[in-house]
Amino acid sequence: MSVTIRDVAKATGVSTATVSNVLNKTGKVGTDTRRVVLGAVKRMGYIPDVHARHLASRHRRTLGIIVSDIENPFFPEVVKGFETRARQLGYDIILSDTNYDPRRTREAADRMMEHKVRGVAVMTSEISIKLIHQLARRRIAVTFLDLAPVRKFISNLRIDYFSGIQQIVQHLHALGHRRIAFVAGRQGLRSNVARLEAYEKCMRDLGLEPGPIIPGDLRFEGGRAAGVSIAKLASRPTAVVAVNDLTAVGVVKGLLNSGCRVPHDISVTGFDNTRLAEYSNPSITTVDVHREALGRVAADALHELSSTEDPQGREYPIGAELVLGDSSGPASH
Amino acid sequence: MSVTIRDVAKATGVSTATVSNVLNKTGKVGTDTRRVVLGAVKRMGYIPDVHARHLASRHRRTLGIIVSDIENPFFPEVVKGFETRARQLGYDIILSDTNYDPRRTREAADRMMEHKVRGVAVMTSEISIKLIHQLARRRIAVTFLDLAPVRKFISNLRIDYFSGIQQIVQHLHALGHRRIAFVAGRQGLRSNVARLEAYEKCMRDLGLEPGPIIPGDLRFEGGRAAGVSIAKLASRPTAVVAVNDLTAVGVVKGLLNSGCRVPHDISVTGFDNTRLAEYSNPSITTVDVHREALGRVAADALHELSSTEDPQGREYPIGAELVLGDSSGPASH
DNA sequence: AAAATCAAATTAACCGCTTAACCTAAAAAT
DNA sequence: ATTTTTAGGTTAAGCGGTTAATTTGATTTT
Repeated sequence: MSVTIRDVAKATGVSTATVSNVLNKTGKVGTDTRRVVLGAVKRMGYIPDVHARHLASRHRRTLGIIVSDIENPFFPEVVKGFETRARQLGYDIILSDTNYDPRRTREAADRMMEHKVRGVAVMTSEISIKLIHQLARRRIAVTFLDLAPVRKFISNLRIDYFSGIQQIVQHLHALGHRRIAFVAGRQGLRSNVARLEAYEKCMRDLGLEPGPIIPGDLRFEGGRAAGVSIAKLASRPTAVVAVNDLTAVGVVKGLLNSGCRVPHDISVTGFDNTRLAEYSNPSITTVDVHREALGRVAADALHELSSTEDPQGREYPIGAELVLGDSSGPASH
Repeated sequence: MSVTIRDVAKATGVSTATVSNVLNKTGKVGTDTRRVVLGAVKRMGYIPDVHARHLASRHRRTLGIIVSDIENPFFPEVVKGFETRARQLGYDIILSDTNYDPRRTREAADRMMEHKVRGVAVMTSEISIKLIHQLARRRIAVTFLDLAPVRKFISNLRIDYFSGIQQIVQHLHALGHRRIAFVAGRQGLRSNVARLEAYEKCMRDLGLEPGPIIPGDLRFEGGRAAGVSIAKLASRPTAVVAVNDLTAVGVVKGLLNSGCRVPHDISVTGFDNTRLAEYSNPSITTVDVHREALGRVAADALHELSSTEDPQGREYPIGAELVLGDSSGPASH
């Protein structure tokens, strides 16, 4: 149907090997022959078939990335960082979205194996350790987020949640806050639990009693409900640490609807530094976890892991830093 | 290296053709043989190679989608709708992000051709008509957004910008607004121009004079600046129609910072119904363009276009409807 | 002048899978 | 009893590239 390497070879009177060598710049072809071939390629509109190329050359030139939910504003930036770096390194990319569904996570992993990827960045926590090991056993490099210890073909991207929460709590403490509530996320999610534990530890380190801890759902609505209930508390906290930005925005809405001004009456902080934090009114004090770097480092890690003699995984720390917004201010009383 | 169909065939004592037939459920294999093969497949952890499969069967089972910027909250939902539907139809998906860059758009199109996709949904306007025709000439089905007339292999997804803006303007008019400003986006972008023109026409239809028209940049900052300048206007409008949600949120911020209350003093509307509109404070009155449907319809259109005898393109209307928020209210004077 | 080296190309064997064409034995039709 | 059909396989030829091994002719070395 479409034009193949054989067509180009025939049209220029050379062998397919020569055309292939021209296209792959192996430097084994004379200047004039190269020119002729390149001319024919352009003229005939020849575009090599990725599948044939993959099949013939035993090089794996694809990197995969699995995310929970591309609609979650956390992920697009990660994907972008990953994609940009991966392309620089010469990789093709395939993306899978699991929609937080373990079944789809299995399918995503299958897809990665079907595509014979060289490595895959697992950016979701709904994946089982078994699945990761299954990938690694097939000599597919894997990076994940704080799920298990590193081993052969498995590296870990460690986001410094503790430091992020610490900066938040210390910031609020410095502003005079002593009663600081926490609006939680989901129980099972490691990244959420880490934030909660960090909050508790940081509070104690400052000689403060943690709590109250209000359940949330990682969504706007959960945050809003939490905000409403906080406004009603007898001994009202002067600050609220929310598990993420979306929750924080919800908390703000709930508080405002209940007649509490932010930050005048109550300060609110988020986590993740999504655009939402910036655009919201007031803008949210939050923690930036360098999402783009997260994606970039993942690509680098996979490249490293899959290019070395000894594919032993390692840890890659991902920084987090405080971003001041208008939602935090001096304690009111 | 990894286990191939030949390994499975050898292990079960049948031919590769039989294994292939089992896996592809052609129904040409006896029950017990199938069971034995399936057993071996599972036990040996055999996963077929997508590339080999593509190459051998002349079926194209991949659909592509090209977006401007996955970080732009408009696209993730479109991608999700597309992906979900495409998977239902049995397609594999590849995604390309152009970052609004024509060069990367060319590369994205190349990638689609290299992957021998069956169809591609072009969700960006930075693509040249030539490129689209190039794809169509290779018998790749294409959908795009209002870029050119339909033809063979080319369908058009027509978003009803006019109706959306009309609903906005009529809504404001019903609230008593007469001086309604417009904050524009980028000149070149068809989708932006369509909104501006719709605004002008709708105003005239109601016997109102359009304007002032303030330049924006499709971003938060441009909206904020516009908001500030609107607050200073001598004959201040009582309502502002922004070209998109992000701009609207910026306008709100600019107005608030200048001492104008929203919606008490000035109403503000957005466009696109991004999450931002909902989460912002006050929430933004906006227009929902059924993004998820956009993606879904694109997948359907490509499937249709590439499965029929006569691959003549057609138009697919995509609806848009008003979503009320807290940023619009009765005219103040 | 003969041997060795080198550049520039060709040949042909795959890569892992699908599928058209062919085979065989048992069941059904005549 | 013979022919036809059918179920359940096998064989082998690709799909569109890559690449190791080989050839060829010119250039350099000795």
